[in-house]
Amino acid sequence: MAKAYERIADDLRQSIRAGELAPGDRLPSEAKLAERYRRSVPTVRDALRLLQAEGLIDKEHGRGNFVRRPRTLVQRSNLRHQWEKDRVREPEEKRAETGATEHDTGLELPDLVFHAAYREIPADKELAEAFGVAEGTTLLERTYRTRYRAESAPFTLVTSYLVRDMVAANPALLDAANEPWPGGTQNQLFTVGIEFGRIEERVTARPPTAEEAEELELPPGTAVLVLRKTSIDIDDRPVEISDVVLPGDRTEMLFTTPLERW
Amino acid sequence: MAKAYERIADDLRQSIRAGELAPGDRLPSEAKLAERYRRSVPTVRDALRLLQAEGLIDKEHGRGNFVRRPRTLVQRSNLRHQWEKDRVREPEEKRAETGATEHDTGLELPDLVFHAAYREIPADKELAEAFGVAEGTTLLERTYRTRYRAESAPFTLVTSYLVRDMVAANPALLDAANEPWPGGTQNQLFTVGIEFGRIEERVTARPPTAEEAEELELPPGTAVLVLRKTSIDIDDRPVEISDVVLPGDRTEMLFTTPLERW
DNA sequence: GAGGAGAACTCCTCTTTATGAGTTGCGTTG
DNA sequence: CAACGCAACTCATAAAGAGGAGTTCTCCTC
Repeated sequence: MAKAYERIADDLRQSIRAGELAPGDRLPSEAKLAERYRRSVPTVRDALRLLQAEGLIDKEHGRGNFVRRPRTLVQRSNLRHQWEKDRVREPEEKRAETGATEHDTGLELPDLVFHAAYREIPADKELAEAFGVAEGTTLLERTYRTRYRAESAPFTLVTSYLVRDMVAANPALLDAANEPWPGGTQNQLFTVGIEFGRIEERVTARPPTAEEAEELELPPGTAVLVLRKTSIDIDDRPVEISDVVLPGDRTEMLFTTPLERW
Repeated sequence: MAKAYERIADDLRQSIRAGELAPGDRLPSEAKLAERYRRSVPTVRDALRLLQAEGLIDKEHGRGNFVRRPRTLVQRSNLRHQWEKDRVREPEEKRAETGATEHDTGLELPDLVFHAAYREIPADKELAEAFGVAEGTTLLERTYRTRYRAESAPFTLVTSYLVRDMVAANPALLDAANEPWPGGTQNQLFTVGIEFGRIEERVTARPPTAEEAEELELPPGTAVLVLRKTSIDIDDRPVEISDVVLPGDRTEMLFTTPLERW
């Protein structure tokens, strides 16, 4: 005795997977579906809500329900960490030439940064532990959104943390007006004598919060990738921690792990 | 003029985030909430469904609605690729000694494998491209689920592909009865002279399909991490492709990228 | 004291009905 | 022929209510 709305959902899902309903197609109206399955309209709506939560359909008020088209992926590769490190020591003119978007490497980098905010905060327990400092140590917190030139919607939400005392040697970094940092964070940390040794990235996934869904303009039925990136210098000290939220339906993260030869 | 069910959801969400409702707490019954907010029960249910989709609450039939407790994460690290490669050439007794779970490295590996299936299939366009072979080339497809000893629910769904002709030199690998492969895939490929050169992992996130939700015993309001792992040998040939589905609320993937010293 | 019946409480599915609001297209009007 | 306006279609929100089913607790019986 499967539930009515589940049976309807199953049936429609199968039609979509089998390609009878192609991406972009409009489904029959809710009233028509109710008639076809001999159920009430609210029951049909329950089924459609299920499909929406799975990311299979888009509901458009006044127009209909449509099979969702897959969105194109933007790739984010860990090879770029090395590329960014190499770039730090290139002459400034050359950096300006390649700009924030690099073509040679095939790596796309975000080229628009919005709404940078800048604060000093005391480290909470979790961040203190991650940095290996005492709770309450003053941190710099920067938050911003990035967007790709070709994209209409924002692409990442970033919150970045630094230990204030570690960067204080370069007063420009304490100036909120200096956002975003020219040449990138790694470049600016280089000015205070910090060389990056490795990057650790921790990835999980979950449904977006209501705020994230709004800021990233996520349709219902999408997930977010949550990335905590810890940059560690050659003395094994964590120097920057970034929490990044990425739209799961538009992001592909590529991690390449080289293995030692025998 | 915010909608009624959204206002109710916002209010409850805030109570949860502020800690007035702690993880594990039971929310007031739907009837009570309806009374408190002066709305009908179905409207309250709409609000609760929203919170459930965000993963904030669990609905338990006959018992009530509860603030969800965060689940503990299992870490999956790319350091393990190197460790597995090193292990390939260790004497067999030593491998058996450490078993599938490794303690020294701090890396947890799944130690129970369920329901392995084994097929030969022709490569579709996408897989042919990924392997760099002609469409229709015969592939070996293996699918299985893994589970951790301490965990009640399955932990991964894996589909793994190999080009048949590349492994045919070891007839044991063509035998479906030989599942799972002793010592792991990398170990078995070593027997046909394949040495891994690097691992590429592509990660995206999305809501689970209905089947995945069931197989992984995922509560509503969770996402899955989708991982495509491509193992490439020292001659730059892709030798194994694995599609892995992981529960987003229980998985943390750790990728460490070492940077070259100056 | 143990066991079982049942009440009381919970959420679940489905129906019917009403009103609202966004979109599209057509037909009238100027 | 263009522009406007309205009708018809779409989905959205909300209500009230009936019947169902899972859980818990109490109280009665033995």
